[in-house]
Amino acid sequence: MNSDTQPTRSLNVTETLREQLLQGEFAPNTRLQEIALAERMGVSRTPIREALSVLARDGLLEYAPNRGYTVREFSLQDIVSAFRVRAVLEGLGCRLLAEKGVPVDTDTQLQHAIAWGETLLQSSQLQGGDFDQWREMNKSFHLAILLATKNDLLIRFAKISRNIPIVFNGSFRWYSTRDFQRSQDHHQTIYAAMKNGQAERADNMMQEHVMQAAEILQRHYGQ
Amino acid sequence: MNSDTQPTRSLNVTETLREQLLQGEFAPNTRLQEIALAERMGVSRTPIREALSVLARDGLLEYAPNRGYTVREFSLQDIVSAFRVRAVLEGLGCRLLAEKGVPVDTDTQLQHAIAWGETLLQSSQLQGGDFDQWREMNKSFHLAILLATKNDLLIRFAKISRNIPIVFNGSFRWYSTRDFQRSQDHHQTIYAAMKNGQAERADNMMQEHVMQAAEILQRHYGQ
DNA sequence: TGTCACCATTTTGTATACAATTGGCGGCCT
DNA sequence: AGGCCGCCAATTGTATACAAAATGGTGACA
Repeated sequence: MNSDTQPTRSLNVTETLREQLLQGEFAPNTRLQEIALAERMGVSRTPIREALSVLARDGLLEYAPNRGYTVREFSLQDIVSAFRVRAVLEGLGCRLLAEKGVPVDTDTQLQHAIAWGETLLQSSQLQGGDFDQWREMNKSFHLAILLATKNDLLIRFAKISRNIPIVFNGSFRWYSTRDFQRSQDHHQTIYAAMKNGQAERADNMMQEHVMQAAEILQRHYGQ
Repeated sequence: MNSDTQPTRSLNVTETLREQLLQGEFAPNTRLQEIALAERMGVSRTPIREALSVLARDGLLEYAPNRGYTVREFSLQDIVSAFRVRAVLEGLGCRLLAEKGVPVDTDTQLQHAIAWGETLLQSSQLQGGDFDQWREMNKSFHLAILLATKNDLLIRFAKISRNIPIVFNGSFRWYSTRDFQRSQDHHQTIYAAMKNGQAERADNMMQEHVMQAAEILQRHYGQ
């Protein structure tokens, strides 16, 4: 697996475990016991404990003193709630950028993401069920906006609010061609609004954009 | 001090340290070394490490692998940014409550907080420089709203966004009588808007309320 | 049959020993 | 003098031993 991309074992274990949790490799409410994990990952309990502590603070695990950690269960309600929070956070990001102006390097990144999206819509990849590029394009668009705000707390919270199992990979599985097109339109509108200093519009559009993703997920959740 | 209110040493150390950081007892950029802290608090390095890890994830410390933790420095910009995030989060809380209706027990708590605020405005405590009760009243008002949303992520983020040194105690020190009155008015307006299902109004008002606190702090920041 | 107390086992919490990394000092070479 | 290198002390990272708490099961007793 992706061993040793981080300087310490604690950090490596944390990222590996996070990845596995986000991919849904542990059933909800499963107890994660330190010794079992330690053996499984070939390290001692110490880095495992640190990882569990971090992941609990990120909301992926639940912790009870003296009783250990369990995999948190996310109800549909939980997921929609998280989207709502993410919507206002990313909306704020757009508002801030519209107010203070879009830095040039951010501008470049956003234009690039938009052009990329356009290309993907034209290609047959999305029909073929290959969403990796779209996912990456989407991530770079949203992240570029957040990072440009220079608002630490905002960046931190927005990242955490994305790290939810099921949701994590984007629910692009469920997207119709129409949905992809609308999403691309949103990106363009948001970009234009920010460039024109239309803070309110950029904010609202981003919120709408995020909540539409939530709706698609909600529609298809029960299979 | 407040020893042993928590079931484990790790948790106790975390809360004690957090308290000290929020009270500004450590100068920004100070290195927090594990051994020194361990001796100071009469425990081993293990619980200290866990506490440091948690506090870093809460944004109070900075961490560099193999180099340890330092006290994070908050610029005025950082603080105002945090207020802005908190504003949209608590605004969202009000919106959600206005949409779904205020539960009865929350209603009671809010009414109580408002009545309490009224009493405090009448009393001479605030003139006397005793802000403890006001602080408590204010906290119970804001927390009641958040908890009633049942939105985990929202609650978590809102709490973290409050935990910033200097800001933490509320900057009531700087408040004039007029400021307290305005704050109380805001609470009443927000409450009324939520009760009437005026989501937009409740949201806006709460955002205004939070940002006015930010402005007062900003005015008095450089002493 | 159900309840409770007790003990053994398992699991988490804490201390500590050992390993790895960092940063600084001093000597050495150019 | 300046810069490079290697050693040493200090500090963090990791493993492990030990302590304390929770869990589960057994049997006495009502």
